[in-house]
Amino acid sequence: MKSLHNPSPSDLARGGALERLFELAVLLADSMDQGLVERGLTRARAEVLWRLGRLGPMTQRALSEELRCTPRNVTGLVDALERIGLVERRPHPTDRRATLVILTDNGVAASRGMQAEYEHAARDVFADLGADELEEFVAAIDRILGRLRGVASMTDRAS
Amino acid sequence: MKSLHNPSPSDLARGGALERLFELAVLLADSMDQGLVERGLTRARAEVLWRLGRLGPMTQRALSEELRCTPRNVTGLVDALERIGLVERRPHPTDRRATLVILTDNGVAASRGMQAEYEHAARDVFADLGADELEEFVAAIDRILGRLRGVASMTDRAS
DNA sequence: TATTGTTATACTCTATAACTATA
DNA sequence: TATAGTTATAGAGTATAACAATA
Repeated sequence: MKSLHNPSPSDLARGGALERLFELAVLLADSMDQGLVERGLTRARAEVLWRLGRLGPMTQRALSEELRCTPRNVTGLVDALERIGLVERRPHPTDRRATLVILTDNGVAASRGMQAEYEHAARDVFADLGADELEEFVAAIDRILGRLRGVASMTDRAS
Repeated sequence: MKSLHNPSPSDLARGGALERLFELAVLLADSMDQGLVERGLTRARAEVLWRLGRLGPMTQRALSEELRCTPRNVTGLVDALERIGLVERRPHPTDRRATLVILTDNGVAASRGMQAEYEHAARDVFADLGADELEEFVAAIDRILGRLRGVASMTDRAS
C-alpha cells in the first residue's frame, strides 16, 4: 500500500503533477466526447472529419497515414461516415486504384461546428488564466513536449 | 479552410495551448501504453490492477463504480486477468451474491511494477522544470481543473 | 423487491492476412 | 513487382437486456 523507498519532496510534487495531468486529459476527453455524441459521432469518426476539414479531400491511403491506422480501419470509418451522409467517395482523377474522400455539405457543416466548438472550449478551459500565466503554462508544456518527443523518437524506431 | 471570424491574439494563444495539451495527452498515453504492452496488459486491464493495488480487494460491483463502467464489463476484465493469473475471485465472506477480486502474488508484482514505472515517468516528464516552474504549472492546472470540474458537474447530472 | 454477477447480443475500434484491380 | 482498397477473420472494450441466486 506504500512504496518502500522514501520519495523526495520533489518526487511527490512531480507525482502530483502527473496525476493532475491525467485527470485533465480525462476531463478534456470526456467533455469532447460529450459534444461528439450529441452529433452522432465517435472520436475516431470525428478525427476523420477534422482532418478532411483541415487538409481537404484525401485518398484513403493518405487518411490512414494521417490517422496512423491501417487502411482497413479507414475503410470502416469512411463506410460509417458515408452511411450517415457526411463524406463521399470519389474516383481519383488519375489513379484508378485510389479513392478520394471528400466532405459533403453536411460534412462541411459538421466539421465547421467542431472547429467552433474547439475554439469555444479553448476559451473556456483557459478562461481563468491571465496572458502571463498562459504564456508560462505553454512554455512549461513545450519543454515537457520536447522531452517526451525525444524519448519517443529513441524508442519508437520500431515503427 | 479558415474561420470566418477574426480570432483575437489571446484566442490564438488559447487555441495553441489546447492543441499542445492534446498532444501532451497523446504522448503520455502512448508512452504508458508501451510499458503496458510489454507486460501483456491493456489500458483497461491495467486500470483494474491499479485500483486493486491502491484500494485492496474489492467486489466487482465496487470495481464497476471505481472504473465507471458496467458490471458486465468488469466481468470481462476480471475474466481476462484471472486467465493470465494476475487476480483471483474469492467468495465474499458475508454476502453470497458478491465476489471479491484480489491480486495474486503475480498481480501484486505487476501492480508494484506499474507504480514504480509511474514514479519514474513522473521524474522523467518534469525533469526539465525547476521547483518554481513545477509549482506554477501545477497551480495553472489546478485552476483549469477547477473550472472543468465545475462545467462537468453542471452537465453531467444525467449520471 | 432490490442487488450481484452472469449469459446473450450487439456495436465500435483496431489489427493481420489474403485478394483484386491497377500502376 | 508494388500499391490502393477490399473481404475475411479476430480480439478488445463497451453497452443494454434478461436472468439466477441471494439479500
